[in-house]
Amino acid sequence: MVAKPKARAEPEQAPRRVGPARVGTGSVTSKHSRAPLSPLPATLEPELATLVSKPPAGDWLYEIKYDGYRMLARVDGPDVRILTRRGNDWTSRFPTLRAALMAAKLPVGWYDGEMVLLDGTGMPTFNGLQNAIESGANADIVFYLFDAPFLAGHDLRQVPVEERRRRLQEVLQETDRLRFSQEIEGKAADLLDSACRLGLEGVIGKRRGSPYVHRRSDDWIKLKCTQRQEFVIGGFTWPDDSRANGIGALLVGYVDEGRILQYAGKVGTGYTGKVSAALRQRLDAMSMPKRPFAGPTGHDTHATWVRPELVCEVVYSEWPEGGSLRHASFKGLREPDDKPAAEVAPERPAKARTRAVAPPGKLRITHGERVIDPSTGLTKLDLATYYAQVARWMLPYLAGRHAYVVRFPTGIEGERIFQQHPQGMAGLRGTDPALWRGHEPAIAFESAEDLVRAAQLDCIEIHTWNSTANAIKLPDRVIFDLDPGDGVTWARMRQAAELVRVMLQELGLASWLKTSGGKGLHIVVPLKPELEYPTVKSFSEAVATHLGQAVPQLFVAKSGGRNRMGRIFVDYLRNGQSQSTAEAYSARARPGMGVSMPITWDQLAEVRSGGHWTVSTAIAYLRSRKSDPWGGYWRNPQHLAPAMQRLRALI
DNA sequence: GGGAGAA
DNA sequence: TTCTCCCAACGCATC
DNA sequence: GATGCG
Ligand SMILES: [Mn+2]
Ligand SMILES: [Mn+2]
Repeated sequence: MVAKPKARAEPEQAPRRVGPARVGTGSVTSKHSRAPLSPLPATLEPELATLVSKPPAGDWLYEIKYDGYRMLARVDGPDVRILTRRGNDWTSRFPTLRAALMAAKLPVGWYDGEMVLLDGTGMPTFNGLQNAIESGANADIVFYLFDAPFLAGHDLRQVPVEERRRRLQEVLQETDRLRFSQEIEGKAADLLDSACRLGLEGVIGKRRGSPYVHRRSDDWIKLKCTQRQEFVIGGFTWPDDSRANGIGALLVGYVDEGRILQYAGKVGTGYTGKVSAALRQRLDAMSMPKRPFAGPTGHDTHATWVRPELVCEVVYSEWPEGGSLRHASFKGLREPDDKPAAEVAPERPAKARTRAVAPPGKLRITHGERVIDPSTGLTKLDLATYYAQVARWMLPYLAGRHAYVVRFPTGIEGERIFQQHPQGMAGLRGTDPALWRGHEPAIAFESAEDLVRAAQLDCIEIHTWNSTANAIKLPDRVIFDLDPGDGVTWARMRQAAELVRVMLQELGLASWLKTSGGKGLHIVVPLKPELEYPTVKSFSEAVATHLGQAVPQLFVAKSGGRNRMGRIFVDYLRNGQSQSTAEAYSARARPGMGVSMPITWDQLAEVRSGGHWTVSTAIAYLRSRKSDPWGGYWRNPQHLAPAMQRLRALI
């Protein structure tokens, strides 16, 4: 035990929260309250605190909010490991701390705490810790322990937090490097006040009686003194004077709900010459030509852009809605492997957000964290999750249909592989080889799993034929792919789509509309599979040609050339044998990752581009819809022959 | 990224 | 089980 | 033959 006999009024009388199945035991919870024996898990996700703006009611215990890195120590006899909150092993970075943990002879367990660097005044500093980690000189690092979800062979996760802390304090021999994060007593409001006056970052509150859970929980809260948050660095400006090295200001942002990098403001102070130079060196190596932020920063002309991978900590006085950060000051870098840039979302005092990201089944996605669209930070896992979730809408359009996939093994900026056959790739389902002898099996999608497996193979786009396996030579649809040439406004695209619709109506054909996910629109006419490809294609060519002749200022029927400048190519070539078009709900490999979204004709007025919906936004939109935008599509396969008659008459 | 083949 | 090596992934229209 | 496009 520590020398001081702390007069810690144990909260024995604290009202326990009523647990569902704990009613009938009758016995007073003793020191050795029920805690199952348990082997020590290999990994542990820490409980995270929710940011709140004022102390809530209820029975809380408060601790100082230390300004450092959340760390976990896994102690299993001589096997001592130090892990970040994401489970990265940082043991080798903290040899002195490892030694301290070894020397402490702690029981087998998982220990949860915050690692900080104390400056001369005993105040923890984040910048200092950053420097210490990078230089390996971490003599002054202190590990404040505050919890022990596993201890001495027991699983304490269901044990109330105050009891876990009591047991932790019991086994912990405090040293200079290893300390117990004391409870601070007093009224919450006063505690926060005095913490702020002392220059601390804030206080942490924990609800008495609460268990240890592996997620952000509202049983743990943080109250902050200053506005302080992590941002992604997306660029920087040069210093005013002629200092060759260093940084004028950092341009920082955050990832919004749509996973788009939004600009937040510039950070002009807080780094000294040395830090600034080192930062500059690091950023230079990450430079890229394109602005990573979705919108303009106001400093675009003097900015050097960088890949949005570095995360920094910033304090600021104010962040007005729709405006940029005021008095922003740099506090240090976050290590990128500890918190990927894609996860840096604005954290505002609020109720804990519910994380409802359905993982794509139990199929394995390797390198799920890999960014496939640098403009948004969208990852491979995002893509796989998108396809897992969109499957219920997409699969009907894929059923029985030959598909092509477009793969991007290194993301949308890298090599593009247009793949027409499974070619022995186990992740791609092939059509029955017996079905069509002499032909290589085609790619088919029959389930959500097929879609997710394809995503694992970096298949971003899924294109399909106009016919299905049961009548592979007879198209069951005809498509008019409207491709805007350079300089075509969206208003003219709308106009063009309406004109095509009207022309088809005059031919007696009902049509359905979708965004392409890229720049254009797709107009689809479902057909009875009764005519062969060349017939259907020549019909579509005649329609395109007619449009080009009737409204030459808007339409062209020939691809290529610069005759497309300012006009819309009516791409009828999609209607040939073995040709393909991006299928409904397919993602597209373009910056922003649009998806091809079926819409009603009425919606056309509201849609702003072919990429109006994206991998990030489509699922929420689809869930919010009550009716199928393509209601009636499957119930209206149409005869083409009468339309061909009418078209001949028209010409 | 993953198959085949080797260790 | 884990490692290394090696290797594939279109057809059509247009210029 | 190269290039652009799904
Ligand atoms: Mn198109
Ligand atoms: Mn096209």
